Amino acid sequence: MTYQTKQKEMLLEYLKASEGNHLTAADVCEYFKSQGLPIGQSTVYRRLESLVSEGIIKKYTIDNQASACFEYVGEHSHHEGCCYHLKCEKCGKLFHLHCEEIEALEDHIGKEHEFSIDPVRTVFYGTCKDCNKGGCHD
Amino acid sequence: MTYQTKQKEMLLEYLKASEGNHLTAADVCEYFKSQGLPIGQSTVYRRLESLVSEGIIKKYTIDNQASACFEYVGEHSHHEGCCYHLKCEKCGKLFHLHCEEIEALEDHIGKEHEFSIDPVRTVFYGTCKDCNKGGCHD
DNA sequence: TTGCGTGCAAAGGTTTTGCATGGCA
DNA sequence: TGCCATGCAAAACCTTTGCACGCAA
Repeated sequence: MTYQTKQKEMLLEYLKASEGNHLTAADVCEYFKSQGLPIGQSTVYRRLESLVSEGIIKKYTIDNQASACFEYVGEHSHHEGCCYHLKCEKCGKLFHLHCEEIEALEDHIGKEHEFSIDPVRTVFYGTCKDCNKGGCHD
Repeated sequence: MTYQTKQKEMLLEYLKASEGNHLTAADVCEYFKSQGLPIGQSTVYRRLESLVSEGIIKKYTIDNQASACFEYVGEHSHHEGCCYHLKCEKCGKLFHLHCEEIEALEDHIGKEHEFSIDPVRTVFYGTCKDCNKGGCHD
């Protein structure tokens, strides 16, 4: 049995509105505090953790980042090929990547190399468009 | 200017000997302590961090694991034609991947998404053949 | 009313930092 | 002899846990 509470509702709404961004637990806490509707940090962690296990949000860690990031991925998980990340080594920006080609590669590696890729954990490192132009110094 | 110290040397030697395994800072500390040649933990962290920035070892985090893992990836720096890595999150094994499909993807991402992938730094995380069979428990 | 959810505070674990000392060049 | 590297301890962080109270059903 689970109860519907105001905190659960607010949290999910915020995460949904932030789709496409990655948030840390601290970000979430700060947001609600700034709204004058603080949610206890233990509640935030507990709720986040259960949403992860329900598959509604994803949890991941990026190198050089101390705390975990969470990201809304939807309440009805579409097909698995969700979202990969591209991380720029120069400016540190994180980009999202959805494309058929990568799903094809995922499939190829699964079949030919017998390795199941975990899209959530996999990050492509490299240099983004702006930094390739030499103009980015973040 | 940097000095060559016994700690640096021992640490690098140990990491190199552990190629293919993932080690936490705590693992490293324990190892040297068990050898009767303890290295202070702050030194371990500092040294590990600088090796990461030199590209000699790689740092990453596995889901559900509190502490970061480090892994030797070689002192051979960036040279073309090198391969991508597949890292099993369950058993920790590291696999090498050479294939046309991934080069095609690299090309695609470069052209269509304007992002230059760095093959050396990019690691695909997932589950290997053996662990997919359910027989692997680290 | 029942018992899950919440919030606070404290605990637990990992990583970083300050500072005096050690040791390489 | 300079000065970087080290080690210890403490601080800083992030996350989890214990417990009493609040609140949905």
